[in-house]
Amino acid sequence: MEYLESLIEEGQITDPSSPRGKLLDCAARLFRQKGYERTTVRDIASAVGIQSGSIFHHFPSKEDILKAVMSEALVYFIEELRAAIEAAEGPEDKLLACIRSELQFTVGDDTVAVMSVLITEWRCLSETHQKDILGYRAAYEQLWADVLEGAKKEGLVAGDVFIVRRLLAGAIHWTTTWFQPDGELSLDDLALETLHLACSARSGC
Amino acid sequence: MEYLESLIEEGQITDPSSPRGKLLDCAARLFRQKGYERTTVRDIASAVGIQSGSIFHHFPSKEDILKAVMSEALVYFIEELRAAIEAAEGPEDKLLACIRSELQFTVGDDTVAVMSVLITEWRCLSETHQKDILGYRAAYEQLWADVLEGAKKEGLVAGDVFIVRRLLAGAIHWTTTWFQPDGELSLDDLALETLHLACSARSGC
Amino acid sequence: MEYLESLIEEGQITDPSSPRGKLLDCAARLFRQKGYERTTVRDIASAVGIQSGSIFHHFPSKEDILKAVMSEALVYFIEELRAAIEAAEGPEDKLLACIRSELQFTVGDDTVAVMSVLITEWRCLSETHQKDILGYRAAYEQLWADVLEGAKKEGLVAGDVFIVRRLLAGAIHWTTTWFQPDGELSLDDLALETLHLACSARSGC
Amino acid sequence: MEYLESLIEEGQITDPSSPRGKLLDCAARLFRQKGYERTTVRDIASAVGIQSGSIFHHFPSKEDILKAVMSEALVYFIEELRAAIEAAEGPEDKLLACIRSELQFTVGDDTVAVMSVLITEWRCLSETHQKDILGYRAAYEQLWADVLEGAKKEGLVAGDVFIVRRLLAGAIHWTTTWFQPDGELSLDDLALETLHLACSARSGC
DNA sequence: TATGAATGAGGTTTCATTCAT
DNA sequence: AATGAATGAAACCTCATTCAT
Repeated sequence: MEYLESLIEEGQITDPSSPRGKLLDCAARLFRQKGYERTTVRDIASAVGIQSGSIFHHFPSKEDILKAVMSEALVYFIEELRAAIEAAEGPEDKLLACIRSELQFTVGDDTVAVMSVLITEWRCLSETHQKDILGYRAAYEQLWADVLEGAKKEGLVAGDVFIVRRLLAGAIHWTTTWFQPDGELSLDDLALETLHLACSARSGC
Repeated sequence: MEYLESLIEEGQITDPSSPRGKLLDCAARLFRQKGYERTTVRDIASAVGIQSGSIFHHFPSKEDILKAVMSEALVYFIEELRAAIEAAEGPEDKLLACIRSELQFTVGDDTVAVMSVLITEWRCLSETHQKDILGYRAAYEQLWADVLEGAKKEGLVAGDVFIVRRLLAGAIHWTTTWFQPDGELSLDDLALETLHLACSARSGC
Repeated sequence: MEYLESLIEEGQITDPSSPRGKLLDCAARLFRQKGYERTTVRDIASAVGIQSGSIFHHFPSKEDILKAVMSEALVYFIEELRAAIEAAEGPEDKLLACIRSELQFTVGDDTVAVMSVLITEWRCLSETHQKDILGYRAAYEQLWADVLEGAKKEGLVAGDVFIVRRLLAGAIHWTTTWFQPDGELSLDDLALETLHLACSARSGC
Repeated sequence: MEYLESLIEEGQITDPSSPRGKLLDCAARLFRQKGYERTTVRDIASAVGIQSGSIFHHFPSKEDILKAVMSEALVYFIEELRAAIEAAEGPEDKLLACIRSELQFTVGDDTVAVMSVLITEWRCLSETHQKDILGYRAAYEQLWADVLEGAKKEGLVAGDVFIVRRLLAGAIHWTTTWFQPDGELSLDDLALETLHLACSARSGC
């Protein structure tokens, strides 16, 4: 995780132990729990333990908090995903790494809040802010695209990789609504199950 | 579609040409477009062409509009799904009917708005109202569960049908973010693609 | 009570069995129970068993209902008081008749509602309407004034009759908050008790 | 009046020079003048010289303003009445002190508004809030009850002290509708007049 | 006369944001 | 940086009143 520190140093990710970092953390949790609109600036302030007016020394507006939560999440996810792909060998392993990573983002304790916000609160961002974030999303998806392309060349997946990615994305994101991290099904099992889904399209029943 | 009229007569679904029906229709579209919280009562009223105060002759509160959108959607989806399952013959066909129906709800012109609201605005309902709707959700899922169970007995799907249903649900719901009804990929093709996903879990790569 | 019928015939009091009369009756009860402001036109309509719009075939506005409740109450009280005074013989008996009558208006089943409204909802009337009613109030008070004047001439009451009347009025009106018609203390006993109050001012302890 | 400051320090009464204190003061005056329901939050705000939204930094709701007006009035009245009773010597003097104090609350410039609100706007409080205030009312009445009991033992008042208190309360409260502090009748005279009323019940005419 | 959907002004309350301290 | 009182626009909702049927 050494890249995390370098991202912090570069200012792309806020140090979680800093006031701003704590604020982002609390905000993400509240956004996930109650939704962006139903979370008030006062809610966030009181979760952090400051007054509502003080929020605006850290962020120019409430929406900027949401934007920061999303962009920092994406920056982190991109690095994490890149590292996981690099660490894996061979197309199948790399695809499994992608699936496992995204599942981890989606249901893992540390990241579930921000991932959830990323998926569900997109509409709350003004169009301008959406465009600002879109670049990160594209970079993230490119990592997936390359891996899927590699898997297709090996014959692991059939059909349109764009569609396969979309179906997989939906299946994975939706786990946030039902997967129990401490249930019978482990995250690794779920990743394998999802890999099978990916590999079998078009292979027939 | 004769059951639609009987549902209207029973009062379970509002006649779309009635004032209340138009109101529900506009509200659903706006909820989908802007989200429930960002849609104001005035937005809805002006979309319908009435004054904001008049809304409250039809619904006691804004939240009740959301609730009605959801419950009427579910009532309709249940009947539609039941009919599609009955019309299909054999486990594979029945499963395809389920997938095709849910895809149709998710991206079809008439239903995309309410389906989307059902998926994304659940949290905006008070707990009391959530409980009121939960019964419908359970009935809908039972139809899927029976079909998946039948498919499993035939060896069409492997693994836990609960998990398969969840993965499929995610994949299907997510189509709302990317599927273009007038694009190259037809809805029937997408349904088949999704069926292959469902049938191949555990069958290995 | 033969004058009641003649008052109805003259149009000064509404026949209680007519739609308008029932409306006034229900309104008075609701005004007493919830206060004029908190009573909605719909409340009144539903108590009567009609639709809210129909109210306005009987009264031009909500405030006119209040005004009618008050003026009809006063017309009735004036006649009732006049009759009671006439029926009594001698200054003391006449004073007791006044006290007894006003107590009866204040706590009696038939009149408690309108009397209460008369006392507590005065401010809800526009100044114009207040002036319209003031004539009745003056006529009512004149009956008291004459009786008190007679009692003073006989030495029954001492001091300023204006003040005595005010103190008595307060004492009597306030019974609405505590007197239980079916309690140990009878209305006649209470009337006597109040008479003693009236007769003893200035007589020293 | 040293206890006033200690009540402020204890937080039971708001400092009248503080923003919250001014707000309570203005609200009480408006409630008396127009009634609670007819007084809008905007009215209060503009009387204080702030924006309507700012009200809600001081009170969670309009009803809480009314509640605060009432409870602070009662806290003050209780202390004032207790002090007046203590300062008086002998049963007759103590009873006169009670009467004089309550008259003072009812018509005195500083207290007329809150006393009036206490009497006339009770119904506007939700049941929950009514219960919260009831304890204060009971404490206040206990002071009266003790004094009246003492007066009865001395033979000063005859009959049921409960009834005597009620008749007196009515007579005193009602002065708000007619007594002119700068008229011919002084408050002390009125207090004596009222004392005679109290002492003579049952003593006959 | 009665209906009941519609009106629209106005009510209380919320809340992101500002700013003097 | 932090405070917290104040802002003021805008939200949901109420309700007396109107009017076509």
